Amino acid sequence: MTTDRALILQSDLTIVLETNHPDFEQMRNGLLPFAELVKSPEYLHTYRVTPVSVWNASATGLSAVDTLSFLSQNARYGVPQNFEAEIRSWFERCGIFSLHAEGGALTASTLSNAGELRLQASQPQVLKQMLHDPELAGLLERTDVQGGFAWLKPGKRGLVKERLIRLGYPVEDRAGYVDGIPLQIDLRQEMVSGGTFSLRDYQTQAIDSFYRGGSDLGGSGTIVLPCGAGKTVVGLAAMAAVGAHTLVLTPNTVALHQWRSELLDKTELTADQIGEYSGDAKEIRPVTLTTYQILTYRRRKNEDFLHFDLFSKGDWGLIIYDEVHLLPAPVFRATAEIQARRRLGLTATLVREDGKEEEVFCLIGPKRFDAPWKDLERRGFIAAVECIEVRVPFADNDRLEYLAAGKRAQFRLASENGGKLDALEALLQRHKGSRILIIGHYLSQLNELYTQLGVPMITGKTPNSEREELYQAFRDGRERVLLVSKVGNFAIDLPDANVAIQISGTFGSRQEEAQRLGRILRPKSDGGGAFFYSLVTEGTVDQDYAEKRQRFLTEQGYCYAILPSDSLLDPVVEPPVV
DNA sequence: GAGGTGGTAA
DNA sequence: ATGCGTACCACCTC
Repeated sequence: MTTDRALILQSDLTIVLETNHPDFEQMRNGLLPFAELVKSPEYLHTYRVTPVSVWNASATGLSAVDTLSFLSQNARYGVPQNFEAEIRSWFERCGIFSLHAEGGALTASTLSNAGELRLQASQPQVLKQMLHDPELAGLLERTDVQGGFAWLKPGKRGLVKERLIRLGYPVEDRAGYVDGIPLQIDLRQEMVSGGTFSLRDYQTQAIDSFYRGGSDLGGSGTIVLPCGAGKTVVGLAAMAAVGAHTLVLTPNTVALHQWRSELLDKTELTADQIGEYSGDAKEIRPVTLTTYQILTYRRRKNEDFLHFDLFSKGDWGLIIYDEVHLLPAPVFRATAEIQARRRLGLTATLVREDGKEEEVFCLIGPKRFDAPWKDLERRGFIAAVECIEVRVPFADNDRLEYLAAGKRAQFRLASENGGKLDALEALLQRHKGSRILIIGHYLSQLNELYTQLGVPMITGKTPNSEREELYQAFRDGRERVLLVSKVGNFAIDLPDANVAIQISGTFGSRQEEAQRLGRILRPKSDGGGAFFYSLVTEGTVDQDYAEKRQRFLTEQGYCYAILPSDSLLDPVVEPPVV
């Protein structure tokens, strides 16, 4: 007996996939490059094909023919006629508009001159049509409608591309990039920290797809890789490929220092070639590491950014945006204004509750590479994680207070449920000897645990030097348990943490949940697995929000086991071997 | 400490 | 149904 084909294509450009179909994983990986997941309840996942998702597909080298043959081979009821027509037309649209530098190569001085960038339409009537959009028209200096040409006002390269993609026409940006000051960056084969170093196949693939051998087809784009899969290494390899002065933007200074140690460990660059431009230091060197915060620092709203000229102070050949899902934020996005330089965006969690994740592709460049988390887990590149939601009941009087409270207060009361302490202690007992991170949202709750448990704590108030000292102690094994606030959400690299316990979170933030799980994904030296616990107050809004937070990870194939907290105290439960 | 920024909700 | 300014809690630079 043959199984039904897995995909159901609907004429509204959605695709339905049954999660218990034998080909589920293969289908998911096949869809991922050209469709976005819109809904993922337990049994039926819905994907949608959009102009942006097709643009991403086209940027990774996929064609309409590839896409349609995959679909027709796996569609249970065939490919609806309009489905095929739309996909064809969207792929065609990707080639209609292109952007060129007038009179050859782009130089730094070209950037300020009007009319130096030419928008070209292979179908002049489409340009004519688009010119009816006043916003687009306002970005153009002059037009030649018959010829299908338009010349941009200075500094509008990014905005023109963003507007046209909104109108459904991605622009192939072939204006090229300023090369920047050359700098030889070689990757080491022997790491300073010991052991040999080489790129993994998916890292090489990601870089090839980003750089395209230096042709004007590549050079800007977004690479999505799970936490712990070596995103920084991909950044280093991009720097080596481009071979020029580089600016790296990170979310905070701890991440900045990690970039520096990775650079020193895995490239031939020396300490004097690497500069730190942060709250503490204002160095500008061939490779300069900085933060989104300082670039957009200003005394008052609506005033100028005081450090923004860092972009023009160096002749950068590459700008790397670490944790690029932060970029669509209203102020941080200003750091993407610089369109004439090669740009690489890196992230593990391209999800935002405000739905602006797609803007990353307009601001930086299309998605060049994306790896399913479970694929890398299967190949042993990231640790296998067991996710467990622990349901903690309320004490009777707490429940009464909860029931009387308003919605917002309810969330806080349930998050800070005192009963979580007992569950936490039971978990610490259960994983005695493991490296455990306890992550929470509310400072009051963390402070309470700090006094109760007597383990070190890191919050926003902790000075950077002290943070790094504690992280180091944790790495060395001198400290085995660490309490962290939201500072722990990003980019901290704790190689041998194998247990993370979340005691509270930010409402329904999928991004946060995934970043927190990411803290324990780096493969363990003993090849062992990891545990992610989420402590949730039973039968409250805490439980509802927890379910929402888990969605990104469940889409990636993670599965949360549910455990009543009283079973943690049960002595017959075998402690997991770690 | 002041005053800015981010993410999220309602 | 959706967009937009506001509230809340935490973090960053000076």
